[in-house]
Amino acid sequence: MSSETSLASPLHAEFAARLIAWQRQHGRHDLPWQNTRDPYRIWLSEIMLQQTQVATVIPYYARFLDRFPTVGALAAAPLDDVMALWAGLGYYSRARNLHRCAQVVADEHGGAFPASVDALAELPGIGRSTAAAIASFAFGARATILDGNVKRVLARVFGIDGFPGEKRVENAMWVLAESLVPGAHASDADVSAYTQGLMDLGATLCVRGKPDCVRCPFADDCVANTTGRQRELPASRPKKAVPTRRTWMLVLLDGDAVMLEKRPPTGIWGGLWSLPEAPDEVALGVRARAFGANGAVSPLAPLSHTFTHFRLDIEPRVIELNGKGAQPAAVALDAQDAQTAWVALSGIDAFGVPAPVRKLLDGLRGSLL
DNA sequence: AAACCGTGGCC
DNA sequence: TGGCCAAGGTT
Repeated sequence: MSSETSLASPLHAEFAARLIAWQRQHGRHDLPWQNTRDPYRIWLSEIMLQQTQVATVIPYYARFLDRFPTVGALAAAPLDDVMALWAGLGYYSRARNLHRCAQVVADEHGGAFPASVDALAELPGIGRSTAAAIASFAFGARATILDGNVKRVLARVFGIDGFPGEKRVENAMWVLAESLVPGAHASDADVSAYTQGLMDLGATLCVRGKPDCVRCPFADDCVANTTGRQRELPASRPKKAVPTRRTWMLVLLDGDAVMLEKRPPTGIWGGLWSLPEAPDEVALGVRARAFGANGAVSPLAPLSHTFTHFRLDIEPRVIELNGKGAQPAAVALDAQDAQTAWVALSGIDAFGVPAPVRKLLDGLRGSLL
């Protein structure tokens, strides 16, 4: 146990027990995905909660469970339906991996999620931390998560310098987190309370901006609290200049219908339905004529959308077809490989559309009423 | 190892 | 207003 000895501190031996006691008294106990050991529900919530806040996830989680009550139902659904239900949540590779994972569980695991961390982590969209969350909540496994909450708590309590997104720092945090998990005497309920406690402490008390150290069970031991370094820990992400991209979007209208185009499965907004795009005004005109549109082009107000790593300036251009143009070849909505579709403005909910495009079309619908 | 991948809330 | 980032994983 030399690796644990090297990490030993007065707090180490008590960390798990103190956290579990705190969680039982002050943690969250009524989130929609709690109070169940159903791996499907736990898995679904964990995937949705990746890089996404609780309040944002709640309505999506309810809609998914309602539409797909079991992993088999999700596996049997068309990917397009999953994408449509996911639209607005972001990070759409999660939705594609969610669908693939459901199919692997259904086809290769007899419809039951595997119980070990290692087997879970082999499934699409499930990494080391998410596997530990599922395994601890559903199966009582003594494994640690390492999400943003845990990184913040560990950096402060144990005084760990360096940006946690950096590999070297993250590896050190994994080692520390592993050394803190409850011992073999811990019950399944203890394990659940521990994992939940890590999240609850970071999300409700050891928050980024103004941590509530007075109520923290580790206040007396916390390096950040006892040295007044709450604002410095964890170290913030190194700043980088965000590049700007510009795109022209074609709003091709035929009565109350607009033409959508399916995006490639990878890249930004992968697999979603969006407006046809072109890299400049001229190219957009060429595309419009290819769709049979020869009418007047009217610009809409440009809009800007900021992603994590770049800014997108959108130049929308409207052309009214009024039934005079040729319809695009692929319009069958039930065709698996359809790349374009005419969609009533009132019916875009059935398609997975990027959030800013959705807003644009909602505004257009309002102005046409 | 670092870049890529969304969106909304917060201040 | 804009910078910052949230229950990360994949390539």
